[in-house]
Amino acid sequence: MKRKKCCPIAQALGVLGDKWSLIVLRDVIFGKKRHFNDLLASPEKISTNILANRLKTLQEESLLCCCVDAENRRSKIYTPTEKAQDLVPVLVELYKWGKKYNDEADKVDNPSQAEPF
Amino acid sequence: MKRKKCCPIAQALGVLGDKWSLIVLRDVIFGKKRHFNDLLASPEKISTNILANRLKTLQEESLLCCCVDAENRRSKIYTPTEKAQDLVPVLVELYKWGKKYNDEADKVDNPSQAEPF
DNA sequence: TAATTCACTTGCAAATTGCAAGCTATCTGA
DNA sequence: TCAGATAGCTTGCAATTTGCAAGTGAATTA
Repeated sequence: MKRKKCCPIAQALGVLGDKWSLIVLRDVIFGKKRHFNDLLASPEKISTNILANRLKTLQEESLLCCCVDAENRRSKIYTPTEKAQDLVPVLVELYKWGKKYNDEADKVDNPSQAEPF
Repeated sequence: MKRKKCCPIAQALGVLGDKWSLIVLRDVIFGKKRHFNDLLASPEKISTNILANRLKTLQEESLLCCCVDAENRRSKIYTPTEKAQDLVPVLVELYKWGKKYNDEADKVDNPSQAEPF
């Protein structure tokens, strides 16, 4: 995927268009997770090598910054940049869409959970 | 990536979290492209096997529907469903984010294009 | 009826993903 | 002080996905 001189949507997807980047950002932004092991513990079960790789590329893309925890020097703290915070509207719209259409799927699979008329 | 009983963002990314799905939807929704060859012609250069695969999965996910062109029976017409149209806010937010941060990158790479001051 | 077009399909190499195990530096408890 | 435990990775390898090029078959046009 080319990053330059193309549609902004394609540019955005060049950074975010994979299974894991937005999951990691969701956890850092909304879940306020700051440590490698916190991020590993998400229900989506990212594996360690993939997480390490995403943390690296998200830093290269200036979406996360990383510093050593002053109180525990073996621990690193990952924090979202402003560029990452600016993805909140994207995540919110994805959330709304996912909720709308998965709730519908749940109703089909389990009609007892459907709203009564 | 599990699809059930997880965060709506993860559910959405289970369908859309790859390099190409949202590009195809962008072209169908905003570009009003309706034919295989129209979609192939996008500047991102999707290859034929990947496009065929995405069209198949997007139909399975009820994001596109497909019918034979009555006026040219070798041609198929792909149209976005309401579920796909509901992704417009996601695409708009991705567009805004991509534009904001790629324009900044352009300024760094080519300062002559930067806004004065 | 021969060439062209449309929407794919196939083959194969390269890249990415996912799982399990291991590794290194730091820290904690006895 | 020193044997675990812990945090954050790295490595190896198999499986899946991607990407390129070439080919296919039905419908259409010249």
